[in-house]
Amino acid sequence: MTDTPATPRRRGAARTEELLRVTLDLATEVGYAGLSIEAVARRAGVGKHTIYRRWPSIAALLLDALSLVWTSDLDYHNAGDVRADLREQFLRSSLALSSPPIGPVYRGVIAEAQADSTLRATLHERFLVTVEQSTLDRITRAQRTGELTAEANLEFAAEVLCGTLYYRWLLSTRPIDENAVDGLLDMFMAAYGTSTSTQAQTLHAASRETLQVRCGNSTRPAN
Amino acid sequence: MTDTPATPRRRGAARTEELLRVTLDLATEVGYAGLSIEAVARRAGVGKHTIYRRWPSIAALLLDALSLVWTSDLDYHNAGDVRADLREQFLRSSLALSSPPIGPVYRGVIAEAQADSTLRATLHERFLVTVEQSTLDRITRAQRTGELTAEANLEFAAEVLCGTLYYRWLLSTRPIDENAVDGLLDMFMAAYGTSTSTQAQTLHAASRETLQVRCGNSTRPAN
DNA sequence: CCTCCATCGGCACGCATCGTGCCGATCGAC
DNA sequence: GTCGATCGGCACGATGCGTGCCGATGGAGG
Repeated sequence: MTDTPATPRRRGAARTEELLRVTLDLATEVGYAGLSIEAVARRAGVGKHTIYRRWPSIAALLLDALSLVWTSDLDYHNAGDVRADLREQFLRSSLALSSPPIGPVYRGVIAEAQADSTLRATLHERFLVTVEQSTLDRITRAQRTGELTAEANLEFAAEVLCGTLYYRWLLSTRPIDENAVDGLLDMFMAAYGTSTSTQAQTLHAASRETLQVRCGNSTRPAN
Repeated sequence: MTDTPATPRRRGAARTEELLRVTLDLATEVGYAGLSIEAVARRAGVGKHTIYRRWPSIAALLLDALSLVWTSDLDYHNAGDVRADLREQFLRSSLALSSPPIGPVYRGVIAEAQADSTLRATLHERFLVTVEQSTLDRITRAQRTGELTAEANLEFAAEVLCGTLYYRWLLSTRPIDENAVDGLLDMFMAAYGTSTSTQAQTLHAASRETLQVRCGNSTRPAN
């Protein structure tokens, strides 16, 4: 504040990014309950107009703030078999969902969206479709390589896979842990896996406890 | 219930039920956005104390109001095979979720729960566990009759089935129509169905278009 | 270097809801 | 008929919303 004479008080577009950062910080510290336009303005030392000029509502602000930190944990690696890739991806997503700032901000948007179907459409289009699509891409590739049966309707499958995770995250107190992901993938592979991948499944079931140790900390390659 | 001729201004326990009714009426007319303790008090011609004496927050009120209309659409019929029973039940649930008063009240509770993990636990325990359990009961019975494979982990399956419906209802603009339910059940039966039930599945796939006409017509009621 | 004007921070307003406190009326049990 | 618990009504301070107005600021154009 006082130690930065370089802060030239106000700019045009840079203010926007700064406000998004403040929103994320606020979400990290006080959670969704503390997220209001007034709070963000206070925290940023900014007039409310400066925010309202950019976003029409707190939901729109949260939506953009979410975009700022969204992409990082989204991409599949395509390193192993389908099951392994899905598993890693789901566990990584679950970590993101249950940590700030993504967790509280995302929850906030979803809560707001329950009273506003337009916002719900935007939310779905901007985030959830993306999630489903990347999952769909991965399992479609697996279908081509013969890991999944040709008859499977993968669009519904992608929705089921993602939906189950979001359901647990939003409406349950259970964590999205390895057990949950494995149970989900068991059903998915039992439904659409071919003999090749079924082999991997039984192998997985045997070494589930072992894997649990491996993935608990950082298995993430740098990105 | 009682033979009270006119409204004698105030009673003890009867007021409680009346307030829940008013809450449901309000939800039906103005939706979740219009649900506040002040609004309920105004509508009921009641002091706010009369409400606060019974419920600590709007979320608690909505939770009880939901209980009042909850049970009706919950029970499985056990009339046909698993798939048919699940199908009918899911379609019936989806209708309840997307119609007032259940729709807006339920959405309201869920929105509030995103900022309050205690409420989320209560919500889960009081409603979602019930839903999952009744589904689990039905598919467990099917497992005993040989309609589902013995190896299936049905607890996860029940969560996947229910979770997918809730995901679509909460976070999507797509309706929970016959197409969606069929896609979900396709995956479920492909995973855990035995040859007996697979037979029913192919039969279903043939008549999917016919069924689609029957239910997809009327415009959805606003949530 | 200076002028100009969009943007800025700050303040205030009216409105709404929250949760609480107090009052006098009224119901219902005794 | 008495009396205590509950009731409706009103008011309060606090908070957030969305908007209006002000004077200051600073970057672009001259």
